[in-house]
Amino acid sequence: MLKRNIPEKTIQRLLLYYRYLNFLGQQGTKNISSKSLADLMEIRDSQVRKDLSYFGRLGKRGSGYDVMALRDKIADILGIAGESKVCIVGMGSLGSALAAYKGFGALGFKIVSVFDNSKQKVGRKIRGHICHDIDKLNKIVPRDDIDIAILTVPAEAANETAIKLEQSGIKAILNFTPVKLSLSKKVKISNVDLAMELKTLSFFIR
Amino acid sequence: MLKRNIPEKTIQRLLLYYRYLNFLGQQGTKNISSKSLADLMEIRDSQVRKDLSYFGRLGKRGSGYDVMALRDKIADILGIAGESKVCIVGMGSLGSALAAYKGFGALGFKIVSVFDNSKQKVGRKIRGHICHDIDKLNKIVPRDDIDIAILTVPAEAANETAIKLEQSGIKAILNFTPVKLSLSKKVKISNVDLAMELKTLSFFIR
DNA sequence: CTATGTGAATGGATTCACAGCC
DNA sequence: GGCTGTGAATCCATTCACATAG
Repeated sequence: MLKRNIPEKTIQRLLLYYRYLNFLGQQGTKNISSKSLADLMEIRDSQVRKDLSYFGRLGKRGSGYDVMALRDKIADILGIAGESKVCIVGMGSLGSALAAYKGFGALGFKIVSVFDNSKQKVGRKIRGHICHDIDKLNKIVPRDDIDIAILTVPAEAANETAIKLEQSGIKAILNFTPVKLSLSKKVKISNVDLAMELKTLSFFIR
Repeated sequence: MLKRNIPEKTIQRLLLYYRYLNFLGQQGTKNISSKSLADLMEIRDSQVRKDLSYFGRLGKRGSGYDVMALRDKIADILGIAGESKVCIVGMGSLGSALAAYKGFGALGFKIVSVFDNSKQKVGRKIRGHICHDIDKLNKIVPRDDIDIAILTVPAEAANETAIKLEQSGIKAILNFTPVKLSLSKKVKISNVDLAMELKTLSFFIR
């Protein structure tokens, strides 16, 4: 990691590079050029080289990049090795589905606890996790060393829950509610607004 | 709609404007300046004005924008009035959750059918929808006039299913699989990669 | 005097193009 | 010769700043 100010887009692509390299490595491919990798991903070769150049001189002129070495370097940059602990707050249908979703594990995320405020759910096991009361966030987030919360409560409860999350010491929130969370800059927020994604799509097909 | 080449980002913000205007209207606010609206959304006033200017002269100098009129204009631009029909392909935990998710209805989306290829699911009712075999896409998509598919099959099946979708005449796909779908440009694709969102977050909190 | 609408300036990311190394 | 690494050029989105309208 040589330089600062790495664009967020670059980080996102890095993860895609990782996936392709992993796949290529399993297939026995030893070397790959920026052109070949770019073609797989339908982007430009110069984009690949520029992205990688933020982190040093990772390739060999004339022959390209060593697949496994580059894969490991990216894993290192992204911290894929380390496991991050995640909780899910809001055990409606979406929250429950995400609690069962297997795609997270592969990238080193572990769902360590789930929360809701309904009396019916608190104390019961949902998708293999005991459901805790949202008012216990304060206690459990620090105790279990949880960094990231997935927020899937109803829109009306979004802001108050986000504030409880901030008070609990959470570092980041993946927000599935269609509400702009107003927290201090200390908490990194990323929004997944499903209805909005659909609407954007539907605009562009008319 | 006066000009072409409207940035995708603008369309996304337009939907946010719509939400805020709707809320303000319900509260009885009659007028709003670009500054006030921008402050609510934590963006710049010039951004609001630039976005709106793509679609004509929507405000009044000196007093700002008429909340309800602007809301309706945006609804018109985005086609919020019209209902779009959506299907969900892949009835695993995520697909089932989305089939039950209520957030879509508010923006004029209706889930009209769901698909899977497992013998256990086909023919049974899931979240109120009869589950069809994926091989019936060809028949049902045109029959029910479905524009958009939500793709929630396992990664291994993503590409073959996407091809079936394209053949069925679908116009857009909201892709939840971590796979780059390779279809012709005719099908508009938007990707929601949950593990990736989490990974990006986790990079920025270290 | 207030707040829009917009051309011009800025900022950020992508792409080009080529010098430099294998 | 082949391919990287990287400044320079380009493209696109955001922000500024001000003439203009109410």
